Amino acid sequence: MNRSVKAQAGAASDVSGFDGLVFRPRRDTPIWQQIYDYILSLIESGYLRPGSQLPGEVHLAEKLGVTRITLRRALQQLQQEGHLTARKGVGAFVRSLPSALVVRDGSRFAESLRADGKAVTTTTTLLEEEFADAAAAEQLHLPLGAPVVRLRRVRSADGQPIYISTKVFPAALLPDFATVYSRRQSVTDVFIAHGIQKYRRAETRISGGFATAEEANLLALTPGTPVFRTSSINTDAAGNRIEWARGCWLLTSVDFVF
Amino acid sequence: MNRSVKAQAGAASDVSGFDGLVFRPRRDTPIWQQIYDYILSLIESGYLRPGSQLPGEVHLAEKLGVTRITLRRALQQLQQEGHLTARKGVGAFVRSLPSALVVRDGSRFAESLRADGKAVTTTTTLLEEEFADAAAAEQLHLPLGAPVVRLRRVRSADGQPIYISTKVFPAALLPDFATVYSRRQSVTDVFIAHGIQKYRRAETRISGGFATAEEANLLALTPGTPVFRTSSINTDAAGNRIEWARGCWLLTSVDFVF
DNA sequence: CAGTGGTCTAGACCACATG
DNA sequence: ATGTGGTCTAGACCACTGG
Repeated sequence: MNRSVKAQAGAASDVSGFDGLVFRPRRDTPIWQQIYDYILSLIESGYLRPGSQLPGEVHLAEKLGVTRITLRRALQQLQQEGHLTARKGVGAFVRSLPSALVVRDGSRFAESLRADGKAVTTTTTLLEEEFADAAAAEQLHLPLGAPVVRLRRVRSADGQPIYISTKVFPAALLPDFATVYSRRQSVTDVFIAHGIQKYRRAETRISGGFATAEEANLLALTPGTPVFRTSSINTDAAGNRIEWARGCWLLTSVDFVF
Repeated sequence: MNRSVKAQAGAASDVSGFDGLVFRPRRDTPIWQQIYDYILSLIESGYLRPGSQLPGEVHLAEKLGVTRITLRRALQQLQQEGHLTARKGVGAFVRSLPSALVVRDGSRFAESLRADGKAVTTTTTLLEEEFADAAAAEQLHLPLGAPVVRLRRVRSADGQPIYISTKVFPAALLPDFATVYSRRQSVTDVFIAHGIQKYRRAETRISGGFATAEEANLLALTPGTPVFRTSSINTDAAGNRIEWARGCWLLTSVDFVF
């Protein structure tokens, strides 16, 4: 059965959607695009809730009256835009996007989130003392091999991971980092404990890229999804560089305002 | 012939690449990813020059010893990252990426480009007088329907389109816009002609999205390619809003620094 | 007209996660 | 053992572009 015959058949008799909803293919646009629009509308209308699982590709393709490959073309687009996450051997899940989350400049990204009325949670995935590699040494104006503290966290809003941050600090200026941080879970408190009341953003850099396997895993995304990458430097009042922070954000869920 | 047999055959006898180069598929990674790496290496090594055309998909797939679909999976990834552009009925072409183009804050994006030693060219695609729609009125603090000037340009560096800008100006403050601009092709000169020597960036907003068909066409991209979107406001010394600029940038070719 | 990329079909095997 | 998503094959028709 070739394509035109198939399309005619689809137009003649309705094909049921997920739960009795109707998907009626037209001829003027690619079928995969119509499926994309269809599923997206189910997500945005709230019919498919965040976190809920989609039917298996085989079943879904059959219900929609298309090949699995055609369905996958649509699902792939939805994954790239962050609306869906798929895990091999498990299934595909709806991933809600915080619509137009606004992140204002300055040092405090997290405050911007809270201001939106989101429930912000923080998970610390790594806290270790190391020696500065070339990149860290350059960014923090330290000699190569100087002792540094490396901190990695995942920030979530309303249960959905929003961004990963990897921060590096000069251990010489913050000798009690691990102790204070493990008690308070707050970098600001660590600064205060070392007598740093105010700090200043020296530089912010925003670039684009594609999620690595590790980043995708932490952000509940598909590898290759486009992301923002941020890199910023904070200094104390005297101008000493006290923090180098890198971030990885879902492209479609953030607005940076300066 | 199933997949494992195919992979063994590939490992046993080399498959020639474009011009006698060798593509030797391994078993541990997906074939399409190996093809992706292979073509990318040909681009980055300069073997495939910017602007040059790739062999047809049918030929190329045959040379590489894979199906057209498998080859297309690799080409699709290269398109999404901006390394390739394809035009239906014409062919696929290499699109060089200006590596790590740095755009500094402030009002003047173009100066940042020139500082990199790029040959910057500007093409004006639209210059018209209109009445402010809701968005323009809000951004420029004008009443709905106030007269505005709309300007659309494409900036290219070394012959490759880098970004599109759409600017809106209050016509009341800049009555001779069209006259001066058509003579000088410079917005700064228009400001100076109206007595505005200095202007200031009031706000910059950076977000992410996916290229529309029109944007993709102007930037020599495939529709759906991820892009940066910028929106910024400039004011004169007195704080009057004199320019609302929106930009669309290739995600993988820009670094924004603030 | 011939050649291009875009779309689609109907199968199949695989690695992986879960019960 | 079963079901999931990820990969791959071997065909085909289409719309578009250019000579």
